[in-house]
Amino acid sequence: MNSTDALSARRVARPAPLRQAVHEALRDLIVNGALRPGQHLVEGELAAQLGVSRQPVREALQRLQSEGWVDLRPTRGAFVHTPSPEEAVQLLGTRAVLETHSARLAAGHADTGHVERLWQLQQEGLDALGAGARPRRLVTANAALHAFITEISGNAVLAELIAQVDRRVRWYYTPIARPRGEDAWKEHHAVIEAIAAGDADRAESLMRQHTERTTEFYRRQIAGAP
Amino acid sequence: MNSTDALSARRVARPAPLRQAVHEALRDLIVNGALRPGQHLVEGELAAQLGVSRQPVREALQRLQSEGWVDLRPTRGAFVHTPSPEEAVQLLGTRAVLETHSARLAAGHADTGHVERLWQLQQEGLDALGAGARPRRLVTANAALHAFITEISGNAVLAELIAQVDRRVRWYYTPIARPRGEDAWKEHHAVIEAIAAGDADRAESLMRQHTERTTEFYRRQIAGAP
DNA sequence: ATACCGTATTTCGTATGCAATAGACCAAGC
DNA sequence: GCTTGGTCTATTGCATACGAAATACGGTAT
Repeated sequence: MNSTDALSARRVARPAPLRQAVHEALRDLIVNGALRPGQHLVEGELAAQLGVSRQPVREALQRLQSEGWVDLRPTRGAFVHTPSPEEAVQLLGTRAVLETHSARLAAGHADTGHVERLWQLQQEGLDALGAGARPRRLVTANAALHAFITEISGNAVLAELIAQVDRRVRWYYTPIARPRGEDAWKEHHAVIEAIAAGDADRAESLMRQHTERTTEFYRRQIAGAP
Repeated sequence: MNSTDALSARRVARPAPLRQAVHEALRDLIVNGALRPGQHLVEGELAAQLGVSRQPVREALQRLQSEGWVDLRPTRGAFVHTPSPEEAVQLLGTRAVLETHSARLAAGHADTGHVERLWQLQQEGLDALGAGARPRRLVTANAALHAFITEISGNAVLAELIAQVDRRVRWYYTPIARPRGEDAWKEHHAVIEAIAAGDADRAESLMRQHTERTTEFYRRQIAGAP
């Protein structure tokens, strides 16, 4: 994929719309906590701080709303969304269902290249785990593995939905939660084996167990932390 | 272009959020087929025909993109999304999974008022069926029942996701498909009973059967008619 | 305190201008 | 024929400026 990647990357080097840059910038600011939940986002200020005009800011806010990052109150403006524990639990449950389904599909579509990459991601997770837990990194490795399973499933609709839900839920629990650690990666191992074997039923069932444990884990963190 | 008439007919006078009115107007025009898949939506034309300026149109298009109605190509503009049969199948499958989950949750939350309303919706569907109904009406009744089950589930995240997926999938298959008829309503009956009894496992299982049959039904229609 | 009133702030929509670019059209060259 | 190259046009993307309407704020009178 090397040379091809570089080439296609260059060919696809379209002028990235400014509104998209603004969208990502604002999303990152929200995720990082620079913009706090409930905070009023004033178009003019954001525009000035980002060095752009108000128009791309407004379009970015529009998109941020449909992704659940901000609430747009008519005639009042944009406010950083304040996630409730309830909502977090709902997001977790929904994501679990979607990922369970993606595991089933993945088992039906995985080729040897996919499986190889899966083991590689699994190994990276274990390495991160071994190298003295940095929570952030583990969460990232976990997300990468799950995202790849979803990609294998070959269902773009499902992938997009999971991505949406995942962005939001991750934002919620990163500040309060620690990753589950070794148990989670053992469960991954089993899921990957099932996918590699093309055993859809088993892959689904194992993924269900895994995601339900994860959900339960974070549900407790949420109940104990806010 | 004869779409001028249809568009100007949608002119909206409400002072509240104009961009939202535009968003809904455009979405309806896409659903109704006045704006056809692949068609290039020129901001200036839309603005003129709706009697608004370009800005609310742009914001509406932004949102329509994130809902999958249009594709926004940088520096090229908006094009009505062309759904592939593949995508329709993916939407169907995803919706099935989400609704199966919502049935389980509904069984855990339903009170007597909910159940009463469920039977009422069921009856309306049967009436529509008996009255030599128009397919359209059956599809609507069906959608109403499913939406209410989702509402009972008490999971706003799930509800929003299902609504998103449902709008898109319904748009795709309405032109080609006929509703399933009596069988489907018998299956509804069973699901409602399980929800009324608070039997989550049974409700989930029955809903899974139901949605999988529906998915399979439409999958065949799509395979035979695209 | 409470009700009322005026002002400041901000959104929302309008109008306009302009640079950049993708695509269409057309012409010449292999 | 079919590529290649150049010009033209339509459209987007962004900036800027402006006005109207809604809301919040703060002060004053009751």
